[in-house]
Amino acid sequence: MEETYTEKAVGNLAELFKIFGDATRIKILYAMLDAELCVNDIAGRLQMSQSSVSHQLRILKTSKLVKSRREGKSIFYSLDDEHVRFILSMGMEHIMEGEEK
Amino acid sequence: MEETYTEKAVGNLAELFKIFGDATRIKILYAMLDAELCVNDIAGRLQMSQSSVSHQLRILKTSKLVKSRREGKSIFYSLDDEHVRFILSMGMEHIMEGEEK
DNA sequence: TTAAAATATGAACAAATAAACATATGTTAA
DNA sequence: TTAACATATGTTTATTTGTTCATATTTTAA
Repeated sequence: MEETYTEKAVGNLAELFKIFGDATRIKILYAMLDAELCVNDIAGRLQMSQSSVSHQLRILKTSKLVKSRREGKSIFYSLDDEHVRFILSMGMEHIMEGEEK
Repeated sequence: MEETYTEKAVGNLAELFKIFGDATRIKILYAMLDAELCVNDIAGRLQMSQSSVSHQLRILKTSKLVKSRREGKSIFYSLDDEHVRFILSMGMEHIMEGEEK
């Protein structure tokens, strides 16, 4: 019973959470909670440059937090699976609980 | 319906996930999943320096992921609440799901 | 109170990374 | 094919951060 995980799994897990550990990406994810959005939509809403948003979307997509779909000139992004929602809400609950104390 | 969150909440949430975004801290948290541990225990198990573990434990404690209890010369650390377990397991599920594809 | 054990803290350094800027790629319509 | 729109990709820079080393606290036992 040395370890219940592999070195690789721990590394991947840390990498995953690192993705959530940036306010810009959290905002992007929140924006997509109930709507599919294209890059320009996001850049407009969050007052960010197109380049910056695109860079972050690539990171989000690589780690499977977000998926994309092309429609003409635009590419629509949305949350990839339900884990993303759960992780976000668990995190938010933890934050809020801390506020009360 | 501009935003469903405050700037501050997003910042706090990102800070929280940033804590999970480090392999060393993940290992420390995993080690405490089913046992209260003191600094030296952790340092020994994870082959880390005492100083490094202590620094990380302070970070974990500050963000309320871990709590401590003194017993003589030792200080025992354990997970602070259930959210920590949920967040870890959701993350792990996401990782595992990605493996299958 | 002095020594030893356990833990914490401060400073310095190297590695990781987000944003900005410039440019490239891909898609549609004329 | 060409122009214009939408998105992606390099590169550089400034900031953040984990570890190490040295040192400081705190607690217990002699």
